[in-house]
Amino acid sequence: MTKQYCGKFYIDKISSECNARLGCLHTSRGILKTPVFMPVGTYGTIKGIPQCWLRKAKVQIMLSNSYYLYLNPGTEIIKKAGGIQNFNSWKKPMLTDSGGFQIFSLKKLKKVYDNGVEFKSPINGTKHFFSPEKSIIIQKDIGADIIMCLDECSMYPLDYTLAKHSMELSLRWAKRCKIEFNNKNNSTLQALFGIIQGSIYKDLRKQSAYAMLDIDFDGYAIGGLSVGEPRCHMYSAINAVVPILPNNKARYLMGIGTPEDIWNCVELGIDMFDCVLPTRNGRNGQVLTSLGKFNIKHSKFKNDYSKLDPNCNCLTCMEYSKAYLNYLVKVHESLYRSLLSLHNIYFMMNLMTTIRNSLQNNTFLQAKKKFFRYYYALGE
RNA sequence: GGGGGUGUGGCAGAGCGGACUAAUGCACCAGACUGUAAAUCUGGCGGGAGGAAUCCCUUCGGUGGUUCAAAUCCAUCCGCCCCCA
Repeated sequence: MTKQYCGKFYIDKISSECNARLGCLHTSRGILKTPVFMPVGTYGTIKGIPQCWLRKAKVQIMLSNSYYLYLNPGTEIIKKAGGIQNFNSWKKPMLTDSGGFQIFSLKKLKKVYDNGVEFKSPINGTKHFFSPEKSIIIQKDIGADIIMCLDECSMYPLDYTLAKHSMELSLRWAKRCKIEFNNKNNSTLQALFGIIQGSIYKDLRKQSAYAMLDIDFDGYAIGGLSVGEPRCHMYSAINAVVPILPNNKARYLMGIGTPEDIWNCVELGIDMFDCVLPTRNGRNGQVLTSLGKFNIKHSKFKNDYSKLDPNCNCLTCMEYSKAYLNYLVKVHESLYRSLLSLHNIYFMMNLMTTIRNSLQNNTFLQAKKKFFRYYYALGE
């Protein structure tokens, strides 16, 4: 892969029925087929799942977090190892988040200034200042293929004036990120994505999108959604932005989502997704299946020797029954957390394959309808 | 034979005259989780009625007392434990 292709997005097909698109995103470690789902490995590892399992699940790209990797083990260790993909032995494409989400999630452990954000480490309370430039330098050191601008992932609800200020702050930071990204030593083959903010306000979202386009990024993310707002606001924010975005750049909806959200947002024209849901919920016992979701800890599975999902061929489904997994939960054997996380990741990968195939065959809406006919079969 | 201790909800274990259907933990039953402070968190957990505040009935080994009031005090019976002989 030469630098000129890095971060480039090519459309294979645009749906005749909706805004959905089939495409591929070039990165220095491979080409991603989109729409793509990225499992989240905050600390450079998908919790409880070895990389070989992920490869088998046909995971295309792993997301990780620059703030946490910076705290531990620190960028020097990662650099010495030859970058994160060498360090964690993943070898395939990775994306790092900038630390912007921690402005949202760490609530009281942060202070936002015009110049950047001061975090208090949740590990030991030490203070760390992240300027936009520093976030980019850290992400360069970590060495993921796609890196993100530092943004302020805003709260919900947020009144219009505050949302405007927040969006403008993210915009100023985005400009500084781009400058730093283009700065010397830019020998790494990385792509930089800008993040569109503006809370639930369509005009702010549009302003943000236009301004991000002016800066010119390799791809455009939509951030600050699914932070507690009603779904209709999320969809309308996406709808406000998508028509503005160029066809030849990848669109990444950050932090989404559920199978429902993914179908709907692909339909609206999104190419990339990430979400902790399949792994976090898997660790908490929730299983995603083609016939709906359920929690394996319920005693009704005690005597159920069937597999989690009759339509799944993951390692978990090939080898273990619901009864056995329920038993592992009851005896607190942590293996179930790995097995369920793996299954849920398989489910998401299968979901994305189904979506891509349907786009290839021009049957997207039909496939979506069929998916939900079965997905709601358990009577959610 | 002598002396001492103990018995509390499915289990462990607080409480030792009124605020006790009885702390807490486990177990059990639900629910939540969307760029991971998450191997997490929240609720319920004697029975019945109600949407709910709430109301009725039944509970701290058994029985009988004392008291306005008893898981808590007394008597007695039953069970278990420890020490001495």
